Amino acid sequence: MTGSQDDTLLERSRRSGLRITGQRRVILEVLEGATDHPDVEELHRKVSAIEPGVNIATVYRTMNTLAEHGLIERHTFEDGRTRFEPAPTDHHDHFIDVDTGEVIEFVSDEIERLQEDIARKHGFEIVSHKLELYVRRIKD
Amino acid sequence: MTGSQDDTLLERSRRSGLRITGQRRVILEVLEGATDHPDVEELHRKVSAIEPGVNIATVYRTMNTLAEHGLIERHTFEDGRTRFEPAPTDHHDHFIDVDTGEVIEFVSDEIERLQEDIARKHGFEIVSHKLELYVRRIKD
DNA sequence: TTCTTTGCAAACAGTTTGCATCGTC
DNA sequence: GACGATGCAAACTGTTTGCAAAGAA
Repeated sequence: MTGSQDDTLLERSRRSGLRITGQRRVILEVLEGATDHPDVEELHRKVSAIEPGVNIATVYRTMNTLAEHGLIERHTFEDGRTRFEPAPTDHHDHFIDVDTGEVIEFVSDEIERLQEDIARKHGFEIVSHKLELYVRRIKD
Repeated sequence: MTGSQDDTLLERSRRSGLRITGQRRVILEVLEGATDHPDVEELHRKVSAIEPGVNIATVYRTMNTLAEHGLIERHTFEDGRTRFEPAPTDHHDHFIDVDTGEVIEFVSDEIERLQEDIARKHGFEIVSHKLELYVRRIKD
């Protein structure tokens, strides 16, 4: 009834025909547990905490492979670093807290709709899009 | 009546207290004439065509200085490279044509308004934002 | 056994920086 | 003359790659 076990990144990777090595097992686990959108360095740090000796090049290669297979999504925010998140089934956009660097997801059907309208008015169809709101927490 | 002469990047730079060197004169000229959002390499190429011998480090430094003074705006699109545009007086967003790489500006007050709403609902105030629509021309 | 993945080090691309010199104000 | 800007080369950061060894399937 709840999210079934075989929809883990690990299982989806296996189904994509990727070989499951010890390193990948850990990387996938970390990736799945991440609530934020980690960059390669962060991932490598967390992976190393669990299993030392995993080379950062392996993390880079794994991220590229996973992205090619559509298992994760690549983001480039204003800070320049490339960040990742497990491929979302639903589309969403991002708040980026400028004070903490925290990344929060949100959805707005209204905005999605408006985007379609505007694109059409300009003679375009949307292939994909990216909306990032750089924000600050309102103190009360 | 029309846009007055002293609103050029050059004049605005002068007013910001920047020294106008030969190199900067050319860089500002190229920047002003650019309809697209050039990256440093592009700028350097165009600048070199007009006046050879300008070092690319100078272009980098000038871009940073101009950005600090709010005279140009820095963008990071999905391709990773940092790109620039003369600081727009009006805020606008971008279409990126996925086939040609062309960048087109647009505005939508409605979307701006919706963004404010959503941020407020989440307890945030917007510091800045970025909306990029990756699009394809509709053939007819 | 085959074909993929890994570690390591070297190579890259984009960008920044230290320093002596030069040029604008 | 003072101080900001430039050229050049070296340094740095993030990312990729060649190759031989290790390991999944």
